[in-house]
Amino acid sequence: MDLSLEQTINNKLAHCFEQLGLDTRFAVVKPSDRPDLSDFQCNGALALAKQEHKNPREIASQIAAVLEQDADFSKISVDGPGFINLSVSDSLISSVLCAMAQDNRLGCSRVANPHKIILDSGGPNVAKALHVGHLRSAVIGEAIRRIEKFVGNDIISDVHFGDYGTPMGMILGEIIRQDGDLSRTSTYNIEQISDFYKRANARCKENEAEKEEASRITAELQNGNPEYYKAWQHLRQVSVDAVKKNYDVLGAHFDLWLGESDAHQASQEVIKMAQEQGISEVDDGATIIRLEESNKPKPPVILVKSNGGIGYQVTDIATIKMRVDDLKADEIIYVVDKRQSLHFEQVFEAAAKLGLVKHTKLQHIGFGTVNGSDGKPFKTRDGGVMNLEDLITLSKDKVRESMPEAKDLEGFASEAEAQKYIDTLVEDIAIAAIKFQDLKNNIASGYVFELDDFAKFEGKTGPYIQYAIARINSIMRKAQAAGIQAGDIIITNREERDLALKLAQLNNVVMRTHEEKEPSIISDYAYTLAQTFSTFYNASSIMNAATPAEASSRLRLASLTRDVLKLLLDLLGIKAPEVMLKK
RNA sequence: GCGCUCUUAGCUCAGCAGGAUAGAGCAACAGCCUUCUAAGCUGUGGGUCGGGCGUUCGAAUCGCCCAGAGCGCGCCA
Repeated sequence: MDLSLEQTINNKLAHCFEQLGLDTRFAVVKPSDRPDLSDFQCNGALALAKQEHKNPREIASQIAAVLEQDADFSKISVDGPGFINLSVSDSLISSVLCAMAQDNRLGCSRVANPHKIILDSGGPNVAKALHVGHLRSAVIGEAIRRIEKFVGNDIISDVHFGDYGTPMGMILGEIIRQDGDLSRTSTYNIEQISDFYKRANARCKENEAEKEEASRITAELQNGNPEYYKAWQHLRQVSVDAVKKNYDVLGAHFDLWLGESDAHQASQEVIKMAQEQGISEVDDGATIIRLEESNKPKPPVILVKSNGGIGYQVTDIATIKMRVDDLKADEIIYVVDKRQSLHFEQVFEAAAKLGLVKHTKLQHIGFGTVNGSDGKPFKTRDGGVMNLEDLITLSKDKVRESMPEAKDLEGFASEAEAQKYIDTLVEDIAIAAIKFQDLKNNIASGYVFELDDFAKFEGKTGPYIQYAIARINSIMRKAQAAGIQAGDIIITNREERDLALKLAQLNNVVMRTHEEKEPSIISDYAYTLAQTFSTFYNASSIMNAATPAEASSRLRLASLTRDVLKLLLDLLGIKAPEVMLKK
């Protein structure tokens, strides 16, 4: 038997459509828009009627008549213009949930043909601390990585470090200006390097000559100047170490720590390929590939700048080549700011022109910017970008306000240990708040980041879901102490039934999230499931149930809810603490 | 100028392979802790789905036009 309720019904429907000689493409149900009328609805008769120029109600009635014979449906009706409303029997729901509870994947399916996917979702830069702009790619990327892995794909994440562009020349130039040479570079730590970059950035904005100098140094670095290269290696290493720490706190994992510089050799090959294939040309001293013959006018891809340096477009093309040739990628997914969409269109088109991606699917998942309440990209009060660490500290401070003091905590060997416990909890909750705040939004739309909202963790938030899990954990501890075991599910009231039906949606939700690469589908479901549980929790006591069988059944529902919520949070990269402490 | 995206409740957003009464959260208001963690639950109010025309039995959803907003457009990444 199929573990998904919706799929089970679809199969029954398809069988019925076949029997009636109807197009089975329309044999699909969805959770009903009218829960007062049914559990599921099928709009297939309406679509069929349009296609076949027949009366929709007549077709719907035919289908309903056949389905009537199936005892798994408790109620079937044809309503309105031709909706088929279906309610399922409690025993069907119960058997689906029991099967879920016994399955170590909670009834979730895997993809039929696993792909090798390379995920490009980092994009941090040398000398720059991670700021809120890096939050989305890290958080969304991590969720996609976990989801794709869960459905059975082989996914490898690459941070794609920004380590070979003009900022490198800017920093080196600034160090030379201040120190006279690069001899002291290897002594600098991340703060110092970051300061050099900030100063360099400011100066290059004002001073055209220094900007050109930076560009020249970059080109020399790329072309093998040993002095520059040695200094650069240090800058890169220190930056990687710093950024790794930031990603660790966020729980973002990268399998590969490659960067633009690692594509240097391949970039030369790509440039050569383009020249040999005759698709590049020299224009204004730069080597370019024109894309203008395509349906939409696009600027050309610049392979080699007029000063001999290579741009990030050729680097990205070369990276594609490496990922296809060396890593055997079937699919490459870029989780990058949507403002880069033209760039990716150019790069993808150029890669296709070069014949690099005959069997590889390239996809840019562009996300919207994190904005302030003015609708513009988020800035701090003094106008700078807010760095990630400050944001996390802010969120932690708010969480800490609702936490008890370490000295008031019982059951710990020492106050220091209690403090450590609280600190971990605070971090898990604070990070959950930040990540969920991001993941609850559609990827493509930007969102307004309300600092004030950090004062609260109510409503559609990560902590709300964590709280639901913590409550279930608490019930389960109590039930165990009282000797209550989870048993078969028997439905005795509305709240139990709603929760059961909600739980049965899991597989569909996960598969849809995978197909659409849209983690907010999971966030939304996790939230409504937690909400449905809370309603159930208030209405149906487990410890004080009317009968032992009822208590067992409710405990099963609660424990399954916990497992599903934990899985969902895990797929989003959010931790689920065992308890939620309160003052 | 060209291109892309967007406009849904006071605010922030879902919904958009057309379908039955457009949904959440926040904010507002009214209730619920001697019973499984009140970071919770229940209820109320609040919407000409930017405007217009069209396709359709049926449009927030599809097409066209208009208005407004944002973003991007060869040597930054």
